[in-house]
Amino acid sequence: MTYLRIGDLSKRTATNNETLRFYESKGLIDEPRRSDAGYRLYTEEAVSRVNFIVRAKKMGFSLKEIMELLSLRVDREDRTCGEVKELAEHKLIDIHEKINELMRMKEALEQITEACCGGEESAVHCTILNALDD
Amino acid sequence: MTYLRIGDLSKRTATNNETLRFYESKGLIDEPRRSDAGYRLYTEEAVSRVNFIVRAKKMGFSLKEIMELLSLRVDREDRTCGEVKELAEHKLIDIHEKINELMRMKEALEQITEACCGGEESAVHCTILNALDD
DNA sequence: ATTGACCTTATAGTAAACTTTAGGGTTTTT
DNA sequence: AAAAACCCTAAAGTTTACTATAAGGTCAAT
Repeated sequence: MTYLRIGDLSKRTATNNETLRFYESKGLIDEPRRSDAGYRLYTEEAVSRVNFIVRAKKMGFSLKEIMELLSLRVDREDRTCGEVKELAEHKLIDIHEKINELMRMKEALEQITEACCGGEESAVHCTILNALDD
Repeated sequence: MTYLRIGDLSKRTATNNETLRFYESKGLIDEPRRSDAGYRLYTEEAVSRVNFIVRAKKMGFSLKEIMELLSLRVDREDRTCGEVKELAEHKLIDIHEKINELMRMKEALEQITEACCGGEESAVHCTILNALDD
């Protein structure tokens, strides 16, 4: 019987033990079973759950939003396909908005950095600074 | 002699008085001169400084990063264009990564909401859920 | 002259997302 | 068997970026 202790899980998910316990306390990851000594024993499922959280965070979702995404997974049996679809569609709108906002940021920054010499000369005429100046 | 009081400045910069005092306390804006009664008296320069901060924030820079940008701006002559560009390019890389991840998630969710029944049956077999598992 | 809109400081509060500390027990390695 | 590495809980502390509160002082208009 192979299991993961909290340190194994954190190593495999670019997190740390404290963060994992914190996520557990917030309900983002299920309470795992325990060893006789009270150590948390995780399965491979926990690895993909935590990696899901880590990925979603990188995309700019808050832990609250990640909870919603996770609830799509968690109560499968209690929800109808329609409910799940509705939630997913809401999330799609969120994602769209985030992408659009980031695209705007990206384009603004790209235009400006392209125009910038980027060289060794003094920044007196730097277009980035000028752009931010107005 | 025309001057701006804090309320005038906040109205012209989409901020508020408390935020301006907060930025001052953090060193993001200079301490302005004061009236006899102790009121802050700003010049037009403050307007552009605050607008610089507001714009940089919209581009996703943290206040700490904005401090860096401001210091680059302040001693333009001693800084190279390259330094400024490097900061902006780091931000661009961040933004790129975020967009890519969001696109992947968007595509997964889109494909799947299309394939999803959306009906009354239980969501156990719903493909959205399976897709989020990765 | 008094109301109301505006300004002041200092201090405390908020929310999110951790991180650290204190004071233990357990497992593994030497 | 002792040291090193790992785990536990509860509670307090941290960071970011504000926002609010208390207890005033000032200024313009009626």
